[in-house]
Amino acid sequence: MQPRYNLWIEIDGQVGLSLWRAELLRAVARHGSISAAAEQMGIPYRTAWQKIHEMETRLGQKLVATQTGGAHGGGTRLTPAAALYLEQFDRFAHDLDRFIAEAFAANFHLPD
Amino acid sequence: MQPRYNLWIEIDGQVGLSLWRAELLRAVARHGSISAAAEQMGIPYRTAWQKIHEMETRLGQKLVATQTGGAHGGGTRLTPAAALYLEQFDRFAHDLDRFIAEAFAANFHLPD
DNA sequence: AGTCGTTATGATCGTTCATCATAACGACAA
DNA sequence: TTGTCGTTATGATGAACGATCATAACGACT
Repeated sequence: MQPRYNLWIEIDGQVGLSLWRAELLRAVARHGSISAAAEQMGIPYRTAWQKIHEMETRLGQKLVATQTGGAHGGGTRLTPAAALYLEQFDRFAHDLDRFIAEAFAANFHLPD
Repeated sequence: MQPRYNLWIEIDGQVGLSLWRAELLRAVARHGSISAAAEQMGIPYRTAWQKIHEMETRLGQKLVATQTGGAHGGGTRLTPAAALYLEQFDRFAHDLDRFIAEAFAANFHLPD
């Protein structure tokens, strides 16, 4: 029995960024590739790529810079815009997480 | 472009109460019937009944007192436990809503 | 007895999300 | 120059879940 929540940014009724998607972007930044990030997130590459592509079109801004082929097959880095975007969202999410725990303890008691 | 969120109570990994479900319960209390509540929520009766039934089994507590047949076909009222439960959740949700608006304005600015 | 609006539940259908499969790319090594 | 390898990119398919349709049971009131 615990409080859970999700937080996302909506653009024209569509998800532009969410807690899960933020974690996906962090994984891409950490590993330098979408495929490695997908593996860590426990999802197929296809799904990861699709989510990122969705976000780009909805935000109207490039979030990743990709390179196909090459020595190690290529790779993917976050754009500066994406990094900034992500940093702000993370700070927001962190503040929210603390608030949720406090507010739940303060005024929620099970009748039973 | 706006922040959105959902809030729910989880029990063994399953949803026991959420913003949407809370609104459903309020509609039941207001109209005195599940069918009327379902219509207001824009969903089939079947769905409303199922969600309520789910919550009851997951919480291990009766949330509604129903009566079938009779003058106007019957009806459904909330149990005192459900009313208390709902009241607390609503207060929680209200506090959260205010916080979200503040925190978003405070530390989220679009790069662009 | 018959009607009516409700609760209760079985059965089916559609849509979306996850997964499988294939093509293109390019640095490096042989 | 040709082959290999791991990556990006995208088409095609499958499966799970939620929404919807359809039917039965109930009981006060006329």
